[in-house]
Amino acid sequence: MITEEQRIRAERRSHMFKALAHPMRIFFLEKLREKPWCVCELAAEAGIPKSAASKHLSQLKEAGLVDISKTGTRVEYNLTAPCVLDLAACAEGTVLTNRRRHLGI
Amino acid sequence: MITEEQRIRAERRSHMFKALAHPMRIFFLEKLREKPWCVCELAAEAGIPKSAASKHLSQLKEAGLVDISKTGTRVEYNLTAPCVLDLAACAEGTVLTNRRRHLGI
DNA sequence: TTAAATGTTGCTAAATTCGGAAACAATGTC
DNA sequence: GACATTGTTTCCGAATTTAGCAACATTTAA
Repeated sequence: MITEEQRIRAERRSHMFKALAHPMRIFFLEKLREKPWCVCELAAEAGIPKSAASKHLSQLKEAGLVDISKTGTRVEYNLTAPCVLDLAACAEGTVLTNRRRHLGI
Repeated sequence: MITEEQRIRAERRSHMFKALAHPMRIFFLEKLREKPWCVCELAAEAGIPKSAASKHLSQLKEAGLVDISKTGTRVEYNLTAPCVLDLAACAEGTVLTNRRRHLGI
């Protein structure tokens, strides 16, 4: 049987992965690796309305992956957990290697 | 503007995170860290019908995170990318740290 | 052959997420 | 004050995901 602790733990971990489970949010995180960006800049870069960008960034913030600093009306988002992107790269590499192996080296 | 390469890359990565974005699938991966398990065992451990377990495991396999080996009617699932679980640990740590900081250190 | 055990797939309803437009709030500028 | 800029929130329809049950396929055992 699954214990309460295990349930909480899995819940907590999957929560962050939910935040990462969208191409646009991955794109934003990669941009934020370079430097901080504001909402309208990221929206322009991605070619989507700022409301959509704001919502995606809000999810990332809620998950603790990014942080903000306001100056005037401008809201700058910056990366707080670079390790996530590093490990994402590792995971992707493993998956790709595995897929190649599965197809016959 | 967003390049085609960036789009593909973000798509590929978010796909992997989608597979991780469910408590039950996280739970399964943690179990698979110990040893290989078959579908009905994991279903019993989690207290869900085997059809649901099969579908979750199928998603993990499709993402390249697990692998199978059949013997008779039994299908054993095993972990292919242990570093993914490190990613989960990092994610959890980030969430907790951020939450504490957000509440005022 | 019949039955049991194991997995997968189809189906439908419920829940969740997503996208875009508009309304709204807050700040800075003229 | 009037207006522009920047972000957030709300609303709603569309798309996706999920859960549970039944049906089905495959292999093993009696």
